[in-house]
Amino acid sequence: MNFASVIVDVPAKQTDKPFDYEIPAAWKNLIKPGMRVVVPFGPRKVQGFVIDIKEEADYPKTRKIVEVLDLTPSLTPELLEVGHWLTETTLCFKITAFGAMLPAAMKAKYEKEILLVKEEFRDSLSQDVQPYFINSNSFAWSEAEKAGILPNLQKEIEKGLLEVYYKVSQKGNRKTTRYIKAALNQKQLLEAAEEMPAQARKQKELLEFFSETEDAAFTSQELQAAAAASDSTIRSLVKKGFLQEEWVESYRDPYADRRFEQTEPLSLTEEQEGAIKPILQKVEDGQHHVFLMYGVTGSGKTEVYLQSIEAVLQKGKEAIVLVPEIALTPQMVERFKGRFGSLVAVLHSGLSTGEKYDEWRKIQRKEVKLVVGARSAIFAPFENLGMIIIDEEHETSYKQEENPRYHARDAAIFRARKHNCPVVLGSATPTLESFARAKKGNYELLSLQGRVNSRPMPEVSIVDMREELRKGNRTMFSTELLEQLRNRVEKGQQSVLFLNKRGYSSFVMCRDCGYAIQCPHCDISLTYHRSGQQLKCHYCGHEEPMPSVCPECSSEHIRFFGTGTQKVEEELAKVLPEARVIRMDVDTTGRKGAHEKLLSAFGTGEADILLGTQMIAKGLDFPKVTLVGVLAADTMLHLPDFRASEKTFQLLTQVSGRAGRHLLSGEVIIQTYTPEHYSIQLTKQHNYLAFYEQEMQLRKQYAYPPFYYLALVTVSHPDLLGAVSASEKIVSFLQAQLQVSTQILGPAASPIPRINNRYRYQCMIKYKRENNLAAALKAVNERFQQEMQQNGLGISIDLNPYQLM
DNA sequence: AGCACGCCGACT
DNA sequence: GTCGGCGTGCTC
Repeated sequence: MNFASVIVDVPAKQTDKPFDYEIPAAWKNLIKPGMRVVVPFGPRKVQGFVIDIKEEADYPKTRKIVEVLDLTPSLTPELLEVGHWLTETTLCFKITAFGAMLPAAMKAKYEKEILLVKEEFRDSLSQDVQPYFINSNSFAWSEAEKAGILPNLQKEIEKGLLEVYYKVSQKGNRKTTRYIKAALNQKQLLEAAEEMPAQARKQKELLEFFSETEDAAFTSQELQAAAAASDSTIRSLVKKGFLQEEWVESYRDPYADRRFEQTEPLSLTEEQEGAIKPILQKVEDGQHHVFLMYGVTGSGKTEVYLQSIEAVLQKGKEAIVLVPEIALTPQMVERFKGRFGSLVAVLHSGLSTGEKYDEWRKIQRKEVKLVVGARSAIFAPFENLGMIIIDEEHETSYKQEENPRYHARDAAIFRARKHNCPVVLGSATPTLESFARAKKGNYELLSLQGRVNSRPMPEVSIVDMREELRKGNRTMFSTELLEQLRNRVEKGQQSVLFLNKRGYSSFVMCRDCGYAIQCPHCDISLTYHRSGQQLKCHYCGHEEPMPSVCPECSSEHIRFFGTGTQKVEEELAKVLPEARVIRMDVDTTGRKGAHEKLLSAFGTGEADILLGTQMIAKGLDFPKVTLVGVLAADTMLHLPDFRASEKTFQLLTQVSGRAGRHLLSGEVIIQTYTPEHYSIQLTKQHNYLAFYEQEMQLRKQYAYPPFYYLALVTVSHPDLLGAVSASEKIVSFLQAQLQVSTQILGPAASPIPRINNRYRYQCMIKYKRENNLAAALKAVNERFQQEMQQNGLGISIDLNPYQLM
């Protein structure tokens, strides 16, 4: 086993293959697949992943591995497999897939340095560069560039006095703590203490201290406190060999200063029992299976998760729980930490790079048994997985919108298959894809339709904003909402106001009849383009002029839509000056911890109204909230996205669930210009099943998922013409490669037609069964390879896209 | 991605 | 004659 196949950290088509390296004799039995190494690559050094160890190299002129970065492989054999699967299913580079499975801190940082070849060359350096090497024998390339002395250095390099060195370092550092312990036994220590010269009073005392303790290790701070020992005393005793130092890895614990109240398993309702039984059975049997737990808000899904995990841990196995952007729900972390204490690692975007790395290390070192985290936590390096849970399965944040464009649900199922363990998908509003699979029997449906505390679902009323306008109310608050808000303030109860900011973009709607202009071929809203006063469809490229009157009712009040939280806050202050308002949006939650602060302020009753966007829709649970208002339910409904109705229904249901979760019953007011729309009407009725049926019909009619699969090819180019012609060529190429039954739409301008001065066109592929697809798309990449290198053509491929932009 | 090699125009 | 433009191709 003399050679290693390495995937190098150079994300490019030409380097997306293993390179063989010789393993230096000293590391022969040390290097294993999954380890990160540093290898020479051309003139520089790069990081790479060992994917294979072999007796012979496939290449005659191998070079040697220069550094080993891991003692234990950072990618387990199974995760290496997951990596290969990722490249195949998302068409990304191998290195991109591997990189995505590790915390950012482990990504290499590359630095160029200029090194003095030999100490004695220092005096031979020319006058202009010598000053830079007076105190050191290296000098950062970037500094040299700034100082403008590169040409001078070049000359010295040619003379052989200096050399260019490529340094590979890590972003995050392991945090270690120094512990001091005795190097001898207690008797020997006592003897040593007696032989200490009289002037070494402190050393003598410290030795005596150690001779009285058994086999304990202390940090220097502890010694300072316990024995008044200074660091210099410790050091000289270490030097004399009486004491020894020990470096132990320590963790930055983001939750160190927080106490989690220990909780006990609650007794389950009959429904919960019914749901947990089949899960426990699969855990017991060690069998792969996918469950879809469809449970209304407040039905106690989390308790089912907790008790299932309990069973997994009892079998000595590990579990992964995915939650959407967990930073937003400290309440969720609390529930897991409360039940499983220090067995839990938490991975989410609110942690620093170092903190994330530490949590990851805890998993790798098997110090935790459970990880709760956002999307990428699906790659937690557990080796004995017993269950994977995906909470709020419908959340779109489970799909990564950059390479590798994977969906955590797919990765979960792939891993669970390998580990023979169950996957539990939970949601009050499952995606149509998952629910359809459950109906077909691919997944097992578990249903929780009652709320744990038997509270009725909140009363939802829909306010027709067209009516308000007719009555002369031009503010963004309907009479009813305003009245109810005032009522809550008076009663000392709290309200949540939800503004859907997404879709601020520009769909066009009639303020009188609520008619939104749609594409005749795609059943999605057209987008308004100021340039040329045109309406465009981003799917098929259809175009039409912006009408001056509503095509439906001939009203002149037709215009495009959008508003922001700040404006709402101002208006609220005008109409309801007595209310104390907390506003939560990107502006007010920018700083780390600001989020939690605002939420806890609201929780302790420092405000009457919580006003916010998306981020307040999830997982909040405040007993005193009895009113939820949705200011404009339509904004999302008319996004150019075939999932718009689904997302609207999910969001409205989600938001409604924030009201009346405890003793006080709740009420929801939804303001809309399209009250008759089924996704709004069915929210009022709390009827997911009806929504599912209706939406499925439309999906079938327009050939969208789950009836068809989608693939999105986005072409970008510095010139408009280049983008157009390349995308046209791609479309015709694909038409030749793929089956007749596969639909290829476009090319059409991307919803964001120009980013960074690059024009973007896209085409969408709809297919049912297409074995050729991956091969055809790979072929596209290959065929346009030269153009991609030469004229700055870019091709991005998203299989099963979520965001169609 | 970097970087070197290599082949054509404007300069000491 | 050379410096330097960036097209081309390679990196185990």
